[in-house]
Amino acid sequence: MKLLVIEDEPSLLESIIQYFHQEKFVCETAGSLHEGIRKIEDFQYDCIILDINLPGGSGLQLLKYLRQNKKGDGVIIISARDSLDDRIAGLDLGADDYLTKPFHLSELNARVKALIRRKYAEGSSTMELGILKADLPSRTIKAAGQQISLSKIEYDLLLFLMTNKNRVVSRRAIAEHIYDGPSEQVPSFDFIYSHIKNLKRKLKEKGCNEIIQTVYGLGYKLSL
Amino acid sequence: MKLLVIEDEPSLLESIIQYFHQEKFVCETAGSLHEGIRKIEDFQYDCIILDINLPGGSGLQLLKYLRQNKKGDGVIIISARDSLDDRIAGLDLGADDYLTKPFHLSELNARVKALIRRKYAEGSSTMELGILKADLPSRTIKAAGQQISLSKIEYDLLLFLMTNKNRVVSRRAIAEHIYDGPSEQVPSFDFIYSHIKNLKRKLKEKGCNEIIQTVYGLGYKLSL
DNA sequence: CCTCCCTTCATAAAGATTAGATAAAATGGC
DNA sequence: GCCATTTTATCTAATCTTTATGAAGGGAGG
Repeated sequence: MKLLVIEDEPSLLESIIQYFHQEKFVCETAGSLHEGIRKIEDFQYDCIILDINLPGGSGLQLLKYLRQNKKGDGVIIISARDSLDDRIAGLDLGADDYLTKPFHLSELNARVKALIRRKYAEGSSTMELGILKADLPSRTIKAAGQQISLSKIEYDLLLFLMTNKNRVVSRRAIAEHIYDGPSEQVPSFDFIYSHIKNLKRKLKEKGCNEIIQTVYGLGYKLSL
Repeated sequence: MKLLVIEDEPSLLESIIQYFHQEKFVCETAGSLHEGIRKIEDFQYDCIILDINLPGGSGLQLLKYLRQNKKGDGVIIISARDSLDDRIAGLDLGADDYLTKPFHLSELNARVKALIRRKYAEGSSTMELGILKADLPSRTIKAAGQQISLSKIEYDLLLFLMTNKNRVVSRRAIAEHIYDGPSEQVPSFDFIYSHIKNLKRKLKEKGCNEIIQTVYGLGYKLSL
């Protein structure tokens, strides 16, 4: 089990780490917002313990980042302010639990364990859609149990279609999603053709024909 | 349980051996510093009973060797001098316990038992993953029973991949883990290429091909 | 001094992405 | 049904990015 603790107060950080080391967790730390974001870019943690007050910005921004990038890491917020506002903001942004300082480490431990139990009980770090099963942490997708070898764009594309199953998505929407922003940077949407083609081919190889359908004049639709 | 007794006084050596034989230990002996070092190069002992005054140099040198080579053998120092200086020097150099001559063998026995209990209570000191087996205390890894000769970084790298099996780890994550801190200190991530290459080669030599996979654009993954 | 290990660098190779040309398919009007 | 137009597919090759490789320099430790 892998933990990321984002906390700027060294003594608290140290005691948390020490405690969870004893609990056989692999622990990583971050002392600032940006360090935290760098780490979650690289890794999928089983649980993130996040302080709200951080040098460089609010921990809520990190939550926002996680949600925007559809990362499935579990998050427990710790904060000295136990105002209702923060709690609501945090939970709205997808935090899984909330703890106000000061707290006993055993209490934190119980929450982490509970979170991990929940997380893997319902398999929220994967996305299953009929015959397709995406594993977000490892950015892999299986079709009927078989691993599909996908490039970066192909993976993004397929996952985007999956999150929009049974809905038609335009090439522009696809391009903007893949490029993670408005369309200024995208010179032409034609390249989508190629990626769709390759994706269709790879799915066909695994016996998944016809699950990506072309809707003339509008875009593509993944239907199951 | 395997014991190494390093002591130059034959009568004391003999009685210690005899005692621990009765206690069902496997005992080896060394009468000098260099003999002792030769033996710990070849073996991992559960406990080393080390006299400080030795022909060929101080037992403290052996402790130094152990620590420099990250050997995990437990060490109990015995010495006629019970000066505070020696005790401190010994414990500073990583000895686990200290006993001044003369002592009762039952007392030594109790300390050895306690040390071994501590040592193995700390949790699994090995990590097994399919064909790979890492021994954390001695920082060695075997593939299919064959020892792989690894440099420090190679060991860290492989162990890191093992703790993240079936997950993709980025080069940045690897670098930060190896350097044990944020990336400021790491001049460039390129050196990972070299280490991955060497690691792959060494694994291949032992017949473990393809267990480290590169994931284009994301990093590396150890899969079993 | 020698050896081993780490790191960097330059260059090669592999892989992924995009542009462009052309073919095929769909649509709508006749 | 047939044609013109629009939209999508397919293919090739150019471009760009990422990774592999080998050689060389630097440093620590024996």
